[in-house]
Amino acid sequence: MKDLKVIFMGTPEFCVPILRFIIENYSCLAVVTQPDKEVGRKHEIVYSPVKKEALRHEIKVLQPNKIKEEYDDILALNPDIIITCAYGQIIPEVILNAPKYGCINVHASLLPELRGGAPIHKAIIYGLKKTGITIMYMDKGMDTGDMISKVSVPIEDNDTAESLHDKLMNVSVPLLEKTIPEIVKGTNKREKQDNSKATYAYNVSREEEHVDFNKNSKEIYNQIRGLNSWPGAYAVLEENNVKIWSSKINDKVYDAKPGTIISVTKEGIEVATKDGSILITELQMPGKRKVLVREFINGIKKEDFVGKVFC
RNA sequence: CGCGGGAUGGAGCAGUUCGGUAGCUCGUCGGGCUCAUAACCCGAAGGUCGUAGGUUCAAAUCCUACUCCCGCAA
Repeated sequence: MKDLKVIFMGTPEFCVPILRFIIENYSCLAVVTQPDKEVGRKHEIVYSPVKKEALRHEIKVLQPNKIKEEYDDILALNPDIIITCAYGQIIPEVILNAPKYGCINVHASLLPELRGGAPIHKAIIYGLKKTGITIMYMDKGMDTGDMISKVSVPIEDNDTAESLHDKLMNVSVPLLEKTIPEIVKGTNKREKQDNSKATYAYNVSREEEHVDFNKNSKEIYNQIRGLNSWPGAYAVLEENNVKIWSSKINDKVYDAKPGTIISVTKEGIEVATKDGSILITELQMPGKRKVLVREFINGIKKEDFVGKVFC
């Protein structure tokens, strides 16, 4: 197994453990990751987590701007298998067809559900009770290839995108550890996806980060925890974008316009929704850092906030 | 050189316009009340006001440079 020649393609933190596993157990020829991006206010150049990990192990790093056009270096390495996970670009068929064991992808959902770039966030936002990891052969479509193996993970009511991210990350390596030898031996399963059951999890848009209090409490609660700890849900209060990081569903129902602040206590900021109310327990004002409401109320006049309306 | 906000006891903030005794809400510690308490009452400790210079009799406050944090936009 140690001589299996692998190229790994991935970008975010989520797939770093997979890269680490490949480096430790196989012959990692190279890592392909997204180009360095200028990030933040100062245009600092930030390496992707995968690139950092690869550099730490002195693995060759390739960063094509458009892998659709710049694939010769990858083919020249003549890998036995290409393993991808959250790479971020569509991989051309000329690459998919090159390795003898093919190109496999580790996707963070139970396909054919949640095809796309944000399966972890959307699993929570949509209120699913379980999700998982699917290892699949890649084809030219987006997460449409034949499935090889899966592992299911339950979603708890208090899971956030972050906690679920970590849970899925932790089960992805054991699944890969089991699946790769099967692929090499040729004993793996190969199951077609039922396209009629496909759902999609496109990247989170700015609009999807905005909390609409005209929705039900449960939907809002799922949205807030599904966007924690990145990128965060927000609502507008007097032209300020207020990030809402954590909330609780409140049983009380008020006769108030959705979005209206009912009360402000150390328990949280009670806000009316379509079918009841929720309690905001952690928030962030623009220019400030994330704070628990319990801390936030020490520096404000509570009565100034009651009656104001989030929109 | 993309736009903007911020840094003040352990936490969240006010004070900066117009220089002149370090303030609020919490937390912590001690004491009290209470069957009891996360509630209430009394008291205490805790801050070179982000850093470095400058102006001034006097700087949290005015001037200059820098560091770090954050929202938006990419």
